[in-house]
Amino acid sequence: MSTQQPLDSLFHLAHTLKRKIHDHLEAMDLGIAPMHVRVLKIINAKTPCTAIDIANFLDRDKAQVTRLLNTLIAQELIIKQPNPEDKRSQCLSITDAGKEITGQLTEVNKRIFEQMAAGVSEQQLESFMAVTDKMMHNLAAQAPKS
Amino acid sequence: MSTQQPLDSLFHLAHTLKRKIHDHLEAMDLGIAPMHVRVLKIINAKTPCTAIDIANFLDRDKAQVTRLLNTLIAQELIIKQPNPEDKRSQCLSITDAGKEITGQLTEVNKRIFEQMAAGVSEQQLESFMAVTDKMMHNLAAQAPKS
DNA sequence: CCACCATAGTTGATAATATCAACTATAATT
DNA sequence: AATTATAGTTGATATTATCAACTATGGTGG
Repeated sequence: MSTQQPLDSLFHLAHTLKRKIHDHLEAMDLGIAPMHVRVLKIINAKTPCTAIDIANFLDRDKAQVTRLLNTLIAQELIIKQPNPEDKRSQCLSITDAGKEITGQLTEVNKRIFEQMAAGVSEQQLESFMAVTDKMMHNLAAQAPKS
Repeated sequence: MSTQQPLDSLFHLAHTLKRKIHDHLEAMDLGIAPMHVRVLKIINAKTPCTAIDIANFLDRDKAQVTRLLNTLIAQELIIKQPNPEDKRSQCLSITDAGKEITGQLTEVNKRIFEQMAAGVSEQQLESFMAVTDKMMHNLAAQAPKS
């Protein structure tokens, strides 16, 4: 049982990371979960930003995005404004409180990453991230269109 | 938005993998989900195996394990027998049907892995897996005990 | 033996993540 | 104008996950 299947190792790592982030969020007593953090960071980085942008970026159903956004709006971390160029669409932007929180959370992520990457050489780390991205690309490539 | 945060890349990859496995399971019309596959593979590999073994191995709450096992038992992919050495405990073993399915699923995982790893050199892959394991170890290390 | 604590597993409640189908409203195309 | 596509919402539901409380059994110290 020492060396697992490679897929299992990835799942295990992702699960541990998610739980770690979740624990930090609990401790910070924000009313949000790990996925909200990812959404916040996207909105913080991209202007303008719509719900569809987030759904595409995260590769999630837009129904889930709607609900994640609702929580963030309720917490007043983001605001939703009509898009003047398209009445179907809503522009998302981050509030000052949201910026503050996002800054803290970016720090948290950074610390977790540093703990995770301790003792991994710069070169190994670069290779690791390049391989991760290549794998994503490989899996996305062959996705059926229908 | 081209280069994401490293944590995000990992989450993205794990999510895509999980969905891919889920789609295969749907197509095979088994009544099980990705986590059931992981449990099946553990039981298939380890004898004897108890619920606690699985909970420890997957680092999951034992309540979740109980429910995953219930599904697998209902599908007759595994059986649960009293442990003669400990009346609290139950020994899990895989049925012939379970072995058959597990074989197929191992093949599926292998194909997904091959697609994912296409064009990644042997050396890069080895480094990737070593780094994944090291990261897991790093994160596990500092877990608070209380 | 008995009181005490630990362990294996179950159950209920609930949170977090995720998707699908159906729907409204608006935009774009033919 | 009719059709089709897109943005977003809502309801239903599956999956993954955890916590607390519980039963039953096992081990340990007095």
